Amino acid sequence: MDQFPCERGCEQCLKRLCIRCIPMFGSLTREQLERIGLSLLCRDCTRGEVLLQEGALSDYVGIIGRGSVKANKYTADGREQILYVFSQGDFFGEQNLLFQKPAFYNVVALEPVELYTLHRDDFQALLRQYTDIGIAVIQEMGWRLEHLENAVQNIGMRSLEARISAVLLELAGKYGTEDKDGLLLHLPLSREGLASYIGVARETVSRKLGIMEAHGIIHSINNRTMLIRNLSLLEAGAI
Amino acid sequence: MDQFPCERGCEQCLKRLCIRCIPMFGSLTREQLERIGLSLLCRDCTRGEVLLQEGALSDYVGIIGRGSVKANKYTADGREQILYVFSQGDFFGEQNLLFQKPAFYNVVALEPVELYTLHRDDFQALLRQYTDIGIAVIQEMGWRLEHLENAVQNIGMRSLEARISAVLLELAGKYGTEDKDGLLLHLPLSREGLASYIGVARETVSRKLGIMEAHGIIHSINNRTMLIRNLSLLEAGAI
DNA sequence: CGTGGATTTGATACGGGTCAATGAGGGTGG
DNA sequence: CCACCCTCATTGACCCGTATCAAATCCACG
Repeated sequence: MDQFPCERGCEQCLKRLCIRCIPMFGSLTREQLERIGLSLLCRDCTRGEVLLQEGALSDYVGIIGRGSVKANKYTADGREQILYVFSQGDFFGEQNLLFQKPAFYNVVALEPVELYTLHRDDFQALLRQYTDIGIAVIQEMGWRLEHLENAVQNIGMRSLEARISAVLLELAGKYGTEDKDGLLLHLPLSREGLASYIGVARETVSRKLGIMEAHGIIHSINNRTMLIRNLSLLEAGAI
Repeated sequence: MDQFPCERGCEQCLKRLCIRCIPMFGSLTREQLERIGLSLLCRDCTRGEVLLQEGALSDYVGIIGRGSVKANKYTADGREQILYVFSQGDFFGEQNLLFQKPAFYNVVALEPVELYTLHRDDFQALLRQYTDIGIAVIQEMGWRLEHLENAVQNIGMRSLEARISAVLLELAGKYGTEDKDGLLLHLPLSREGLASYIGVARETVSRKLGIMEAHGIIHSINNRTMLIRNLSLLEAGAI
């Protein structure tokens, strides 16, 4: 479920194997998957490419096959708030599709992305035909709600340190790999991105990460890579 | 859609008329509504009653027939964060029901509440039988996501004044009534509740509302009632 | 009219934002 | 292979806004 089984988005993979790895289609039969495969289009996107623009009416649901994207909004004074970081298997645009609403946020590729698109009519047909897809969509939206409910609680109440820890743990869950000294984490976001995700200033993120490093909780390898030395301390919200 | 047509939750109303007024069932036929009516139970709840406890596994979806409730969580140090204020037609508990997950937040009645409950098996059967219900659930969850996406952006980025204005406008939309001098708003929350919703200290809410009153934007009638004198100033985020 | 809880007001401290300067990488061209 | 530059990150100084603590006042209700 974590990894598409094949290396490249080959025709074969797209139509036969990988679709099952998309949580949204996880419960369908091979035959149903094959039908969906016919409707899915694959597109390669470059880093920084805007996949969906806030306010736009798109006519497809986007499903991330490979890579990661951010969903963000801008305030009137031009500051960015990152709402989600989506990666393999996540989808976006289901709302404006079902209900013809303009998109509520931008979606921007953080790295080269393989994007599968499912057009409106096909999506609606699937949704009506297979109730399991609807339930999977509800489940995914439930996760998203949970994520945001946490974010609201964290931003509103918890200390900055705890919020940074929470974001690191979230990213560690998605992008971390085991290492002999701890958990190696290749961040999809720069410091500025982290700051926009957490809702604080860049400088503050630097300061706090510095403190965490001084406490031996993390070790910064470079701007995009860190080693989480002491996961339990991070979870405990120490510092 | 805003108001149930009859005054009390009479048998007749419950089974025939009012169900259509619940957005979730808005698109169903009379016959389908009648079937749902058989599954719905009605319960009267008192102010302060806990309808759902964080961490609990409930076996029903709750739909608010009359009154309002808050959905909240508590931080480790005991401070409350209100995530939603639900009222007529809103529902809760669909997640833990579909996926057997423990509830993510508490739901507490803010006033006497008429609660309709729909038990697990019935809900699942409905969901599988009528795809429209699934779509309505997706739509409702979409609104909730939008609400939280806004909240995250507001809490993280916008000024305190703007956040207070946003909350007042939201509540005005739900609970406001036209009046000759402006919009009369009976708040479901105390100052403390507002503070927990916005994510700031009580005192700060008082101070800012005081400033708004000095600017003639609002007029406080008593702790739970205010008159919004100048809606456009509030929307503009003046002060 | 008194009592207790909620709200408002005031004084102070501190966290994090902002501005500015410095430092570290990574890519490019000589 | 090194020097340079440009971007990104870090560090420091200072200031503002909000939390916090404390006190006064208001309000609902008996």
